[in-house]
Amino acid sequence: MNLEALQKMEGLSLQKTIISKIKDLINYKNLEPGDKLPSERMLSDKFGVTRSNIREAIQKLEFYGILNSIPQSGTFVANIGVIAMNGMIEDILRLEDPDFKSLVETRILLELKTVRLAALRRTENDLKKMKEALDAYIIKVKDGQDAVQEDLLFHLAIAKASGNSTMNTFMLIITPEIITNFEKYHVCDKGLAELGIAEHQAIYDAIQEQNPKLAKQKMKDHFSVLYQYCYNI
Amino acid sequence: MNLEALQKMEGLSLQKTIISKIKDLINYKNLEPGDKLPSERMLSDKFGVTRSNIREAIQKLEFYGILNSIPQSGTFVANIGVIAMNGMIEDILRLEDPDFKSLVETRILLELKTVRLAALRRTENDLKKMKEALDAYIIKVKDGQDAVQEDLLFHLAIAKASGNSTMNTFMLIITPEIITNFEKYHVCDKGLAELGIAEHQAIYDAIQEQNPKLAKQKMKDHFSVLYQYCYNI
DNA sequence: TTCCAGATATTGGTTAACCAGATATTTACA
DNA sequence: TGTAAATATCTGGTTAACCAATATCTGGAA
Repeated sequence: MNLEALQKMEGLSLQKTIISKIKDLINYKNLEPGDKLPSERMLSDKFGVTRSNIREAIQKLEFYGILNSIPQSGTFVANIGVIAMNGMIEDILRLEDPDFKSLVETRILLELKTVRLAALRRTENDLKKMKEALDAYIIKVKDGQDAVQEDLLFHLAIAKASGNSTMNTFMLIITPEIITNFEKYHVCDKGLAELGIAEHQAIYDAIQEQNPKLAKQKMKDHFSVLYQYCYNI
Repeated sequence: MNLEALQKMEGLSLQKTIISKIKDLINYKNLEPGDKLPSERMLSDKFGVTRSNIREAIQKLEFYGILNSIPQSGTFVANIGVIAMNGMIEDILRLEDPDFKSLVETRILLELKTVRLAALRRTENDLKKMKEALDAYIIKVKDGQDAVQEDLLFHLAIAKASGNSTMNTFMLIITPEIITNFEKYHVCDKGLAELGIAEHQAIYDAIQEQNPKLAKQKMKDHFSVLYQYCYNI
């Protein structure tokens, strides 16, 4: 049976098949952290796929910190151990595409934390940036225009002010999907937008006052109105 | 002045320079969501870089949901609007590499949530998987061996049981960095490992009993010991 | 003028040859 | 025999030519 047929049978993409084979190879050869993988050419030959395919699979595993490539030298098993590697690859292979509910759930979690951290850590410059984003939002809403983008940019400014680059990155990753879904179902109406101004202002004020507890509460109120009213989440 | 010199002066990588130029181009040409970008060949020509460079920059912007490429057709501005796009690209360009503190902070946030969700949503299969991970951890510890990897795999099993694919992905992203740092500073000693068994067991039990509040508390205890004792975070 | 088939040009994706640097091997000399 | 220099090989990365699908143009028929 050829590779293509095998993929179709198991419902796996080519990349996932290759990742799985790389995992098996590492186990079969008992490769330890720091050991070198066979060269890309050898792998592409062995698996009967193109070198590009191999490179893409390796790049994905690099993204998750499982391998790392060094130019003109080779690709190496990262310093995380075989057991963790096996478990993580299993997880990566089975990872589903995120649904909107999981995105919103994660967004709320992150925002309740970043707003608190922002209240604690915001610099004067952060404050200025947030104010700019807030003003842009207010102008758009008062003009009766859609302001989903300005809305999200205000929230991203908060994430940045949190001083936590990991959370900032994660917020950036989920934001476009949130925007797309918002615009797809064109969430809520103008009346709510007016309310949004007050809520955003309250969040901003709490951050300015460096009151983390109040900031978190105001953010909670904001989401409570937004999502429970619009979606019943 | 050539491009290379400009980069060195501003301390930007080639990719960031290209991303910035793409942003400027979209603004200059007033491209709206759904509009087509100039072809890769044209861009590489215009910017004086190779097509590969352009492709990598586009792929990064695709990852963040700002562009999307369609084979044999073109690369298009995603449906998120110009304002959001500009703000997001600014953020992406200024994004710093995550420090360990921000990783730990994010990890704790995610784990306190996933453990709660896992207690609410875990299936029998999830439970089985968590038990396996827990047993593997216990065996390693009782044998006096280092068990960082098994530790993290137990936590990843919880993340999976949470039923939230976004949080699951995020946990996978930060895990290797956590492991590496743990092993680098070889966190804590055997005495703590014995305690770890009891803590993990308590977390597992709470999830099995479907008691979200208790599960969260036990996870909090776990981190309290782990990080406050070892790092003073 | 409108419409549609066919030809042409353009697109992102793929491939194979090429590159510079790292590594392994051989050679030459002490 | 040991060591260092020279050479050959192998590495991931880069590049330019190629591919098939798509979009656009052209010209003639209705």
